[in-house]
Amino acid sequence: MPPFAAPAETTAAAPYLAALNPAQARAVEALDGPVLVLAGAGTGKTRVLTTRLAHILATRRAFPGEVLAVTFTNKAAREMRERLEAMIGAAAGGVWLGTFHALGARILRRHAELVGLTSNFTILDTDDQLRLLKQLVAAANIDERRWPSRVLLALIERWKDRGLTPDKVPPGDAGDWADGRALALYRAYQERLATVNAVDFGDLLLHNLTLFTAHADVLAQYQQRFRYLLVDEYQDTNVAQYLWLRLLAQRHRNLCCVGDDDQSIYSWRGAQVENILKFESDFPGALIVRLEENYRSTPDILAAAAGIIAHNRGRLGKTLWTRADAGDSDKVTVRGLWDAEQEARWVGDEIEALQRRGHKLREIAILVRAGFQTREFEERFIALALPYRVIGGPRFYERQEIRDALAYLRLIHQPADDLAFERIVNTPRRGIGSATLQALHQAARAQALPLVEAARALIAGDTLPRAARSALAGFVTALDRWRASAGRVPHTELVQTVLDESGYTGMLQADPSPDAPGRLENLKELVVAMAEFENLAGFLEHISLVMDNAADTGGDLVSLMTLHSAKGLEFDSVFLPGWEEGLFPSQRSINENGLAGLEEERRLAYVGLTRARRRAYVSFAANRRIHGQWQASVRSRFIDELPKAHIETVNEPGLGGAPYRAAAEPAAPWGADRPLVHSRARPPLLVESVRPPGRGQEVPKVGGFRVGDRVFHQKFGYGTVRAVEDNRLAIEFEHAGDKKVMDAFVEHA
DNA sequence: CTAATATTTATTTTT
DNA sequence: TAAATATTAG
Repeated sequence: MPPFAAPAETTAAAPYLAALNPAQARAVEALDGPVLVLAGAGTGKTRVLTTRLAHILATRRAFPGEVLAVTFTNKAAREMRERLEAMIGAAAGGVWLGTFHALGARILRRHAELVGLTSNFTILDTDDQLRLLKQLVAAANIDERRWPSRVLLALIERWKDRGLTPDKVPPGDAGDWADGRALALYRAYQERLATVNAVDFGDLLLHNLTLFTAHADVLAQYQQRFRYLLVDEYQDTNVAQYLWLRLLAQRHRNLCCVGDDDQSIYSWRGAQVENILKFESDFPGALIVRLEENYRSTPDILAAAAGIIAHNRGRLGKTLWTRADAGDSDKVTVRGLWDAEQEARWVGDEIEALQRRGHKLREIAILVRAGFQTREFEERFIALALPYRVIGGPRFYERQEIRDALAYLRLIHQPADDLAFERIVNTPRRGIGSATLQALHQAARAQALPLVEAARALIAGDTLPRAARSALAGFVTALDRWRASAGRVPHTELVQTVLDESGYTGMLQADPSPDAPGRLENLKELVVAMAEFENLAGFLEHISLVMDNAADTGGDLVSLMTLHSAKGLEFDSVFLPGWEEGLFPSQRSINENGLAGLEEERRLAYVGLTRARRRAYVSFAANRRIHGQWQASVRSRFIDELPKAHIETVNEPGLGGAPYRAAAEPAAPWGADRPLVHSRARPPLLVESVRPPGRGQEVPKVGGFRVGDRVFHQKFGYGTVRAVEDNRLAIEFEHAGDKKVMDAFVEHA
């Protein structure tokens, strides 16, 4: 029974409910039992989540501390907390609201001892994980070149995504990495993490699962506590997160998941769309609510997005509609350009035109498939003096100097943090090289000690050269001194002391490289950031779990980002460049995952289009330089999937682009009945001719060109055909070098 | 131990 | 092409 049963009238009279449409209201008011809210793009998902949360608390169905609300990003969590505070005030603070990882960490810190950790465990980032794995791979005598650690790391992460500890990995699942030794290394990796009292991101949930299954009393405590559970972006949950939720929701069964199967774009991170598809069978008696009224985009944009996504199979199916006036709607602009430079030029011109018509730059975004595409735009925008910002890319705390500073702090906070130790024993240089480090490792392993303790032992002994011994002694003494003062002085003061006394600041000051001053600036910024926290532990937690990319500075800038990082955002005008086969949909995605990969690319297209409120511009280039090589490109099949009635094609003559054709494939090649496995076996697009084309040699004449022909290309000038396949030619140009182009773009010289 | 040189390899990255 | 990484020479 809820603590305070509310009379039904309270529910009906609640003012916040009046602002909802019928479907939203149903999703908010269905408080008993499991609920799945299928929320299409722009249908007021966040409003439903926060209102439901407020409703639960306002009707006194639960205390704030009895509600668990999970998001994927810190940003989403922050937004939800702010909106909740606006609705119900300070009580919002008591709700268990956060990312899966933050909540997992919160629970894990409370019960760390039960899974063999202490509560001050370190949360490793990718860099640390990789360094650790590299050591293990080297120790196992595995050739790093043949079996890269990063591949192993990906394997381990996928196992963790599935909730699999080493002993749970099915025998057939070991994979062929280093002849099936991946599993043994996974085990070694976990052991190593335990000895250094560290966890990685995956562990935050994995250890929770272990904890819950091994300690029924702990599980029961949380099951009892969480009367209501809310989950955002349910389509992106992986198996581990699913299991975690299922365990926690078991007692009260008041689980409300919100998601959109059409926006699932993280399967490569272990997300299982299946979780949302099978919700009904997982939680029998679940209420399914569809949010289909779109408040964001114009009818043309919605129709274009719908036209594309309709090509996917296995959807739960939603039809977005809008009350917006169709007469006040611009069609989606589709434009073919000569190359990426022209594309950037065109986008720049359009943006300037929008700007002249009074549009704000912050309401304009360029969404690309891959990071490298931003370069062309940046160059153009710099030339135009058009203010822009690139969202994504390396984060503040991933910078070298920040990570170094953090390593010092981590080591002070948690002496067993060997990874932190290794990172900074010799930064700045204090004469502790790989030989000394090797000796340290050996001693540490022999006596099962952390590296710092091994260092103490070696300083006392006489196995090390005198110079190395005194260098180590100096370092360890300093470390002890800092640790001793950590309790007395405020943590902001501590960093200053550490950076100065360690010689780190001095090292940067003496560094003549142009980015040294910037690094010093960053360190100052770090100190400022630290001031907002009570203590070192809180700060370190924030850094590893919460610190996200540079926040919105509020300036009027065009946003440049990948389609992935655009999820959840919206803009008046959205540019979607690079819609070319191979790039978008990404060839790699199709090769590796066949039909499923293609469909995920299509969802990405859907996400991109639905970011736009009023205007969307799709473009593609006939030629693109990839890895320094010019490639002729074929316009994306997605362009042909856009419904003609809702697009306006404005092409320069001859740049309509070659349409995507499923060459040598039966009709409907990505159709309902066949996986795209054959695309893996498809021959390379171009076969280089083995020998130089000699006269009299029998060369098949394809598309009017043959090997040895002298040709002219508008951009590259004169050249000689070196290889022919279908309508593609490899040409050795006199000035532009070797290029691969389509026959349509060259003529006989 | 550092610096110069060779080699390799290229999506997406909420935490 | 260009950045990141590995190797080798000093």
